[in-house]
Amino acid sequence: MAREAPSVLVVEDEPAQREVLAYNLEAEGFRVIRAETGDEALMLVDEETPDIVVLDWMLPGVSGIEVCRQLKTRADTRGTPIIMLSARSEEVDRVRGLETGADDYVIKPYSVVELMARVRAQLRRVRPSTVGAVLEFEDIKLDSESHRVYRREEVLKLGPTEFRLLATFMEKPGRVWSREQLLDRVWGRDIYVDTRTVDVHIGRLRKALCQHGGEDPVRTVRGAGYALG
Amino acid sequence: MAREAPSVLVVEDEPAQREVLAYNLEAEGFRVIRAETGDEALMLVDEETPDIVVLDWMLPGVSGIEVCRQLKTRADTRGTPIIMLSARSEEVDRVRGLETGADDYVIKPYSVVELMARVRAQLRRVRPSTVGAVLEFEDIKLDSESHRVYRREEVLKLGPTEFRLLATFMEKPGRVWSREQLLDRVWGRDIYVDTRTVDVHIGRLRKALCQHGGEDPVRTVRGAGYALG
DNA sequence: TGGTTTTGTGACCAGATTGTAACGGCTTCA
DNA sequence: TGAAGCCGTTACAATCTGGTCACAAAACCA
Repeated sequence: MAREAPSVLVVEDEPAQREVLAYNLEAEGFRVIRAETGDEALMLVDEETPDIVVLDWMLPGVSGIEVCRQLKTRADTRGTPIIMLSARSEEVDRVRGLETGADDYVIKPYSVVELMARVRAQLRRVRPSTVGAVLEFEDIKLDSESHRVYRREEVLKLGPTEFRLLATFMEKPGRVWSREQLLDRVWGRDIYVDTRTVDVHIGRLRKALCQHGGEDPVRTVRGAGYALG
Repeated sequence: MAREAPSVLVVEDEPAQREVLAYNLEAEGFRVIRAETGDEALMLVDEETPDIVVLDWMLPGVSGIEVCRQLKTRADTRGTPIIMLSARSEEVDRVRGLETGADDYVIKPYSVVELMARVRAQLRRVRPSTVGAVLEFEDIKLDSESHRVYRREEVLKLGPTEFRLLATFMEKPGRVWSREQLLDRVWGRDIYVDTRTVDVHIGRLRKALCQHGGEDPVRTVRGAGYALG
């Protein structure tokens, strides 16, 4: 089954650079959404829900850092990978130091091949769980389009993090995910969060899944992590 | 718990070069095994079963090329990727190196970053198949992805250490592992535990494997160690 | 056969791992 | 703006696991 092309939001104010990037991404089969300013970027994220954002850190108006921070704070966009572009390596260090939570950093001038590779790497990391499909496991049904989860016809109420956690599990039922892998997938790459937080959210997910009765479908694998079924 | 770090066997007689390489690999999270000569390399491949070999072309004694040829001839080591290092840049050598069966070929002086990238590339190429695979031996089935062990359709219950122990055995059924090798593999390199601990865990593994009946598949090799089958 | 070495295993306790309630800080939404 | 909801951390309890020891059993050797 052919999959819809992943969409990339390119945020870059310098037209030449933006077009080179867009050209190459389109040549690789991505759908490209362009933004010139931070405000525009934030608006387009809402409207178009891109699969990944490539973000220049120097922007007129709302800076790239601020865009990144906002996106990584909002629960509904936190899972979208962000690749930050900056002109010098010291800047990368600074940007990192600000704990903006970007998933990857690339120094300009960058090799186009390398950037493509990084875009693909980030998509590989998160995409499967965000694909607009209906995942099913036993009596659980997860509709990533409408962001709804059903268990035996009943709609379950669960928060954004629990949702992504469950989506990750349902992508490969039975597979054991380590706490680190889950943090990487569900929370994001450069985010510092205690691994015990995963346990707490697993507990919340369990409670949510059993709110209308039924067995706990989440399996703890001691010393390894968690799995669905 | 973090996934087991991939191990790299570095074969290089020049101490400075060997340590630079080892330092960088360790910084990247790999476990490094060092060898100075071809003979030593061949021995360590048996003992440590590294995930990948980085091999200098010019070695005292058995040459790099010869080591490569031997490893690529033997059935049990053929799958291990080999990256050859050489000071010479002539096309001829490159061809000869690849003909011998090396999986990649890097010319000295090399960029460390590039070499790391190639190491990772080779591991990506082979690792998924061995890590995600379902190992089988007689009526025992071990699924590393779901962390489950079956014996004749029944799910076996075994702790983390027993699981790793069994996984090690099933990687190479029939192979005899010394207590030291098992400690190294299952417990970790720089951990001090009595070798008798291995015996105790072998006992626990045996009990776990027979919890639903069946023969004991673990063989004791007096004075040497243990093996599966 | 008797003595020696090696291996098997039950029991025990220390420490690690996990489940979960509670809390304070933020964000979101009406 | 206030209330409700969500998040990450922490602390504590319950549970499980791992390493050691001691002694029994088995294998080996002369």
